[in-house]
Amino acid sequence: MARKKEFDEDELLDKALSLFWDKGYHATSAQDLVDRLGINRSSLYNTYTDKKTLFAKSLRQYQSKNTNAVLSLLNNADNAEEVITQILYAVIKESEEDTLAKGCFMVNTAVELSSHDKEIADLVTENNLSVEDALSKTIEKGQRDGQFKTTIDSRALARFIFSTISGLRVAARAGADTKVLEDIVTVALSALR
Amino acid sequence: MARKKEFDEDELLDKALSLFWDKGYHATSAQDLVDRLGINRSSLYNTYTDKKTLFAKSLRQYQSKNTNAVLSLLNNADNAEEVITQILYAVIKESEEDTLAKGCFMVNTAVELSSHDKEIADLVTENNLSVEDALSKTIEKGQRDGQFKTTIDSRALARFIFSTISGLRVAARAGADTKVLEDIVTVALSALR
DNA sequence: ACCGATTTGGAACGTTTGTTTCAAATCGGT
DNA sequence: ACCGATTTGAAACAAACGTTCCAAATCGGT
Repeated sequence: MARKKEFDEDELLDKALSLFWDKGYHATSAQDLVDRLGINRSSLYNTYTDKKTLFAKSLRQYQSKNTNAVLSLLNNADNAEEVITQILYAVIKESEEDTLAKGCFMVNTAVELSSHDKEIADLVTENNLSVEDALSKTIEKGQRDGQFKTTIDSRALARFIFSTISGLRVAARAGADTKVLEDIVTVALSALR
Repeated sequence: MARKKEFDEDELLDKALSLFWDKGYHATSAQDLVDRLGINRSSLYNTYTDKKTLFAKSLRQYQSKNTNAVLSLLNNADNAEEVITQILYAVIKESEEDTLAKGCFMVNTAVELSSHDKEIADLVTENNLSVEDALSKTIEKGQRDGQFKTTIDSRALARFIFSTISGLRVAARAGADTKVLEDIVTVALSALR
């Protein structure tokens, strides 16, 4: 019926994501995308409609990969305390290995666009709530198992942990040392017990 | 000797700050600045050199007003626990009153520019360290007064509180409800005791 | 081998970007 | 009242922006 696409749409979406993640929406130009994806302008617009749509798709790609990985960790956890500890230290490890200091794409996007773009803000909110819910359930389990304090309800603790992750990600993006991130995690974990 | 300026440089710097704070660096155009400040293009460039310089000046303005207010609160505190509680709740109150959801200019800037602009990154780092130092001293006092736990050193607790503020600011920028912010503060404060 | 559909490459679109230019206007000092 | 210095206004700049257009190339189905 028609000519075949010469590239893998999903693979290129990963490249777009990594560029937006690093530079943000406004600082990434159409030319940057053409250069990085290695395809022609018209192929780019033909496939992804426009810059804004491509950004939204990148955000969904991030959610379906990075966020969902965290959710599945939380939902399949035997040991609540262990998995939450593991997730916080994973943030540190990620930022150690990340020479570009990309932080968290959701956090970066929330800060850059949430207050001026409703569609993006809704995507961010949906993402945040799904993580908050999963954290809350895991923490509830930890409370039942006697690992976490019960003087504060699980929802509040979940929001706190989520906020801690945001704080870590901002610090990482700002170039904080590993020791700083470790201090934050140590205190945050102590708040759960 | 010369013609007098028809505007107050410092007053207009506040207007520029408020615009950059709301929209960020890249999303704010020279035209936006001309419109908001109400002066001519050439006056703008003649007074503030260029967009990047104006942004850096706005960042210093923010530091010398907002950050220094926090520092002086911390440095003149009789009651460590009270002042830290007060600062955290002030963040909540600010974001309630802030219909634009501007968050914290330093956090926004760290996320948008720190990883790609060394000069800006250095300003952010200097700002962060000054707050961290002041927090650390106040917390040390709180430890001496028996208000805060001594099982974790004051520097780590200070980094944690700073990170909590960042997390709050990101949540506020993303449009979180007051209840969410209050939960975060409640747990964070419990971590100090 | 040809048709219909789709992708590709490259040039071009009109706007907007940040910045500069320059003559006219306005001030303080003498 | 004039001079020298500075600010102002408006126009203009080249470059970059996101996006569109179209002919040429390439595919699958018959």
